[in-house]
Amino acid sequence: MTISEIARLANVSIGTVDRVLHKRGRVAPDTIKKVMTIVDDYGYQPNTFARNLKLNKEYRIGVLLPLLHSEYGYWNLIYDGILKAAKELSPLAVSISVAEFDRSNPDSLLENGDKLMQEEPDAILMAPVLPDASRAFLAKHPQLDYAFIDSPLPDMNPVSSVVQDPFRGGYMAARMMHLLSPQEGTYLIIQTHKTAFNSHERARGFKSYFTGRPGYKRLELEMQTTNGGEIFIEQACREHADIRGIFVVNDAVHRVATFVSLLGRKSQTILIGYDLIDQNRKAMLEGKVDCLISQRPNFQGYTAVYQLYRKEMLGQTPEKTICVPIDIVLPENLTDEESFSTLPNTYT
Amino acid sequence: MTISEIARLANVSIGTVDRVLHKRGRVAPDTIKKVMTIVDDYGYQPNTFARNLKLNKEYRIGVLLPLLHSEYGYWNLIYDGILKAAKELSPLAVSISVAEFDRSNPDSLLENGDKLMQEEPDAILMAPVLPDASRAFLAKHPQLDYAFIDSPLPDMNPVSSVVQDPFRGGYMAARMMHLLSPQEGTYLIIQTHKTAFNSHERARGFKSYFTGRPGYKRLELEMQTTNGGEIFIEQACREHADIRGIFVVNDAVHRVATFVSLLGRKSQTILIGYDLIDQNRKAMLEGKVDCLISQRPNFQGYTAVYQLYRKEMLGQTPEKTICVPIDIVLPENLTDEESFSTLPNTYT
DNA sequence: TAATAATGCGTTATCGAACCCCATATATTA
DNA sequence: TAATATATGGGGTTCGATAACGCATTATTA
Repeated sequence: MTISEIARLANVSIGTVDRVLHKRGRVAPDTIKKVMTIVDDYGYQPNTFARNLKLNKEYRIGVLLPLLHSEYGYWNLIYDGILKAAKELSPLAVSISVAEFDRSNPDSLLENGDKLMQEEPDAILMAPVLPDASRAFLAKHPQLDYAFIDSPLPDMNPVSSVVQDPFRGGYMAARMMHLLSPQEGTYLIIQTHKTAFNSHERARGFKSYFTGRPGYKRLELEMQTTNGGEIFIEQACREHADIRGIFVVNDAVHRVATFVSLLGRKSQTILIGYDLIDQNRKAMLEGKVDCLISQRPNFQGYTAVYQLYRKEMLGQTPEKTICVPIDIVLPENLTDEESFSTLPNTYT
Repeated sequence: MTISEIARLANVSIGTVDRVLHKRGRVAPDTIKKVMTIVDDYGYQPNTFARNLKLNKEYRIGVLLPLLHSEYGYWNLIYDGILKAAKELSPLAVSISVAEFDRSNPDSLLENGDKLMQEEPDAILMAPVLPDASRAFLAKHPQLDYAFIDSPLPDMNPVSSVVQDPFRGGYMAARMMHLLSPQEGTYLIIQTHKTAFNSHERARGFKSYFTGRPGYKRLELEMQTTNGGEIFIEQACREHADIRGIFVVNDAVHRVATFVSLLGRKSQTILIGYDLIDQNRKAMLEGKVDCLISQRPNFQGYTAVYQLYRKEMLGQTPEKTICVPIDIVLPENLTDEESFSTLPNTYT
């Protein structure tokens, strides 16, 4: 079904059909009805190739993420996925512009968001780790489509949110902790961004697993990037001889792991953390980390880009929420690379 | 960079540029060189929209899979992923044709493959579970692009293979078995297609984990679809009082699980199997299955379709091998739906 | 009533690539 | 030398959607 076929069937010109389809007015009500009937009956879908050829427009996605080169490699994994999608979609006139912000400074989000808007993006892909600033930024551009990754932002209307249930992730981590170190004792929970939704929920999920198991105690600890959080860990280990495991709610687990190994307490301590960043991969291979929960960060970035593209370029309506499965990574299923790249050819 | 820009820069007509690009001859050697220099310098890429609009051709992918409505729901999950990709890509002129074959009958693959070829597909997406017949089929159509899912086919040259390492999967299953049931004893390994590459390798991986752990014994059992494999399980349970766990190398684990529960032996037996088909999901929720390994079947089908599309329509070079991570599914991270199950609701 | 505005609908150029036809220019042969 | 063959390149059309433009016809206002 093409516009000219519709025009022929309706005994009007293609210009009229076009005016009906785009609601540009100047068409008699009867003619509109006649055309729309045919459109509906035949299920007309505009030809994507013709449409985009004529419009001849780049679709630019503005990406707004926390500092990529911070010590939290997680954001780089997300960025990898975004880049991969952008590369695949570049022949389809999709491009990205990137801006970073300092997640410890809400003003930074607004400033860099404004800078990003100067590139005139058609949509925004962002991680709403700073809820208020994120809302404020989006409120300034009410017509803009946007998608969220990493965490949701309630009461907003994104094209799509690609997220993982953090409570469930923490609960899963606790289950693995229990499996890997069944003996009763104390578990240490370490956070770095205590106010962050994901961190908080993961810790809550972890604790929730052990509710009703009185033999297992939990001890919470906050560790800043800047301070020597190591001191507190050492202190906790001294004061609690029965520490069986440490759960770090984000990708910083390798730092804790290295320190625990240094203290010589690795053999009696199970370490569980988040995300397959290189340092965590390495720490796991060295036996310093026992289990990682992955939230498939590259998948998140990759998928969010595709969802925005499908909405805009193909006119499809993406799933409002894409819930990323909670991946359990143990040394036995730790592969060299994530599914986004080629693996050594073991099949010959 | 467009054809006409190249033409302008080279002081020739667009017709000449076109003849150079398509090597259709009738161009002076000097002109060819002049044009190609510009093409290379500016990195000319043909406009996908213009190209496909003009060619106005459907890209049809022929899908050749084992019977979808057999009791092995795994193939349906793969098919779901293929369908999802096909729906997303339908506005980009991609379509699929499906044929099924009986994996117990190699001739059936050839017959249904021939039937599929009558639809004149531009590429084939198949599961080479019958290596010889698959080779024979592909040999009949030497010019055809193809991709493999489920398992690889050595010495072939597919556009892409989307597979999981079955040895490693079996090894992982053993590790989980060991974690969930640490006590020494006997483990039962149940296969249904003993000759199948994946089955065999998974069993081998499982056994390999326990090599060097003399306290753990393995007992292998073959169970056909047709016979009452249950008899053998019952017999094995009678003869071996120390059976701690059962590993089923494919999605049939729910059958075994149901039977073990019926025998009243579930509480002392850990059950591990493959894939998130509905019955297994249900069995896990009911506590009849303890752990599942997922090979992300919908991802496999989905990705393979996209790889073929990217090669043909976008001229991209896909990864030769895409290795699917080994997913561990426990009741705690069993979600209601896979991330691939929800479809855009606009598609008609 | 004349001037002007509003309405309805058809025509046409455009996007970039593909491909065919035809007009020259040059080479070859009778 | 003239006729014919061949090499080379120019130009036009097509794919389908979009939107500007133009031309009637009718409605509204001065």
